[in-house]
Amino acid sequence: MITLHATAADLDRLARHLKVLAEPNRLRIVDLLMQGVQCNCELGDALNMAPNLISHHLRILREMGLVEVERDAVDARWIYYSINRSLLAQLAQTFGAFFDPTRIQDRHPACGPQGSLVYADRTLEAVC
Amino acid sequence: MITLHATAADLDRLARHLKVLAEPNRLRIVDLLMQGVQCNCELGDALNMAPNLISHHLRILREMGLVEVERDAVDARWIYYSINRSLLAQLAQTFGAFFDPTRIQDRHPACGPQGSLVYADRTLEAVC
DNA sequence: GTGATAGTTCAACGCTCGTTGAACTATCAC
DNA sequence: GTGATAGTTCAACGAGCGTTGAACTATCAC
Repeated sequence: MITLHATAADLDRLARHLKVLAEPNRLRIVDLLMQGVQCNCELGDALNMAPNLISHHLRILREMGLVEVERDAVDARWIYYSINRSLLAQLAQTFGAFFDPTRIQDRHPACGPQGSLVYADRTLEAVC
Repeated sequence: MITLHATAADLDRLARHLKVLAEPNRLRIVDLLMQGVQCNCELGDALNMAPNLISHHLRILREMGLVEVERDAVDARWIYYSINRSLLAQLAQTFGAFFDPTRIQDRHPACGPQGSLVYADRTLEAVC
């Protein structure tokens, strides 16, 4: 997953996942599903949102892989949604690794007077 | 911070932070700052972005509290940016707690045939 | 087959926000 | 004071996307 030096593809993937989760109503849906499996109408009632809007958001979460679907065995009209535990764990790990404070390096600026002082042997390399 | 049952204010705060970080160029800026203190032009060169756009994104990161500013002691035109380590740690903890897989509960749906079966004593409570 | 129910899809609107270009501010060297 | 430099702010444009309302699909009971 994310190493000390994240690749561009890793960053883009993380940004895409963060964007999905950054929408307040989707985050609320995820929070509710963390509390247990629920159907569209239950989510809608809890969040005061219309069924089609719930469907819309759930679709985005499903496309991301974070939410899974199961139809009722007795009556297929009922659809239950749940969190994909393994992807959630992966996401938590990715985020934790990327935003790990111990990853902050001591490197000083290569530009400006302070930059020139600290990296005297890199002055020629400093473009700005 | 985030407890097992996140409050609405907690969710909104988390969503706001996620939204800041979800923008790909801002995430790239954060990644670069994780590798060490840098100035506007260094970030701009690395990401092929104009100074004003870098300023714009840095402002948003500063307003969130994640990025800190220091002017060069010799020449105040030079401004160095760095990551606020304590806020980063807080963010990582918040995210990790919210998206902790062990937080997923076993609750079954209160709606539909499966819901009625599992929670026979809650049937009257099921609205949908 | 008809009507009800649970949920999905479609399309349009309006809001948000990233980007671009211009202008501005502060600092420095001469 | 002038010109250069590092960075910031402002305003406008257009892309993206959440929401709304309507229509649709699938399933069920009778």
